[in-house]
Amino acid sequence: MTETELFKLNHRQERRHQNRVALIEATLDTIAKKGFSGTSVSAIIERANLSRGMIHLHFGGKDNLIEEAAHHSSDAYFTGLENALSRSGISPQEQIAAVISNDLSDEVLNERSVRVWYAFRGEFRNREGIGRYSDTRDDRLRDLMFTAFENIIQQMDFADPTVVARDVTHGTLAMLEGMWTDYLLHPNSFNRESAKRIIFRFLGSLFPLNFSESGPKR
Amino acid sequence: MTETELFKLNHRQERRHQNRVALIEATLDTIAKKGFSGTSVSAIIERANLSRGMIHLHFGGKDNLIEEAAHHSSDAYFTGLENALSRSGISPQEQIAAVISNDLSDEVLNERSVRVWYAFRGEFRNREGIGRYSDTRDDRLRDLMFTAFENIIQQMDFADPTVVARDVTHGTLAMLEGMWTDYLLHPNSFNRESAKRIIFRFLGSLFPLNFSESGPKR
DNA sequence: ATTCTAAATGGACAATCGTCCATTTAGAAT
DNA sequence: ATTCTAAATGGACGATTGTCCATTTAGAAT
Repeated sequence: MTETELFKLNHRQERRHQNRVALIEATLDTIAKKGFSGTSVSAIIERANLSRGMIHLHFGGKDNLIEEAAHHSSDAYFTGLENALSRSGISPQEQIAAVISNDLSDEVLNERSVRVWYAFRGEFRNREGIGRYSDTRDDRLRDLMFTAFENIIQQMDFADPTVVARDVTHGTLAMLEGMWTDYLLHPNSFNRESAKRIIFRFLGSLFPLNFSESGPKR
Repeated sequence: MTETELFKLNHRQERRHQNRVALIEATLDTIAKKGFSGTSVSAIIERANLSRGMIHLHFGGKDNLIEEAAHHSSDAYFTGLENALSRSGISPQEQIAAVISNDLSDEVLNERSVRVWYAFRGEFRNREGIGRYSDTRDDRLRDLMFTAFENIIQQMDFADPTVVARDVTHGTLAMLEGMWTDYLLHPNSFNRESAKRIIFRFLGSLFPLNFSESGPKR
């Protein structure tokens, strides 16, 4: 077996991998459509158009499949976020704006993903495997935002810049979370532009040199 | 039958009512402890120490019981909120502060209620009965807050006071929502005082005459 | 004391759950 | 062409689900 052949999948391996992915996607579709309690093995394999035994064969059981699906969702979010950040400018306010725009983009914020996300959160305590992946606001994102706000605050004269940076990071992420909830509960009346304007209005009030209600400055 | 007897329950009716309430409480306990998918009829009646047939007898089925439990949860929230508002001062900033404090109080924000709330939200699309009760931020609350912010804003010179009032209402409620999510995901590291300070910091920046980072003024 | 009946019980029931494996299928290796 | 075998199939399995009702229980009415 040559070195290139190591990485080239034959027909069998290719289809195997496709089926694996199809099961994960079917699981997420089913969770979005029927909720966690409606996501049975039968419902998943029917949607994937595969046979009953596949779940046990590929994942060893339904619980593991669901954990993989949660992992998949989480990965998709962070991959998208990293792309958005790499496409954004490098000023702190541009980085922060990139996170906000990404979280409110229709790639991240759509009916399927929001329902899936909330379904996982409603169950994460009881399925150990889900917990690890149910928090978008993890340390990577927090640190990035904290550093950006710290840079902005250093140019100003706050009594306790570290506390302010921490508070504003926390508050901004909380607001984004709340916008997701709003979208979940009222997907039809929700307005992305309005949500963005609201967040920037708050930030513009705190940091008038860096943000206005229409976005980051400079 | 005299008029007073109409309202006095005899032993049988009293116990019947107690059992009804016990089933609702047991349902909420089970949802908080085991999640929606773990909330079976068997789990509920075991926790309530009642017999299997009770659910069908009192509610006509499991789905109706869960709907009643959602209703019960929602009612408890709004009753608490009305009490908090009646105990608060009458200035707009005090009313707003009362909503914030209530939402972050340990009566409203505790592990049981937050888990129950998120479990309902994760399923509300698929169980028609739940939808009606899964939104704390309903019109009553929105209107109250909007009016309070409108009063505050009238004293200042904003270009478009109505839009600002709507935005700030939306943003403040979103932030509260986000704080709930934060509590759900990190109940141990969550700090109520810090959460309150963060929200007041944002409001103080927008309305320095009415709020400071430590709360409402006047 | 006896009768009446609303309330509660707990098991029977079919349906569905998730797991597992004997069998079939079809691409890879010879 | 034939053999080999990894992958996929789909039904069997016991466990558990929610519903329902014949029976029992115990307070109310007489």
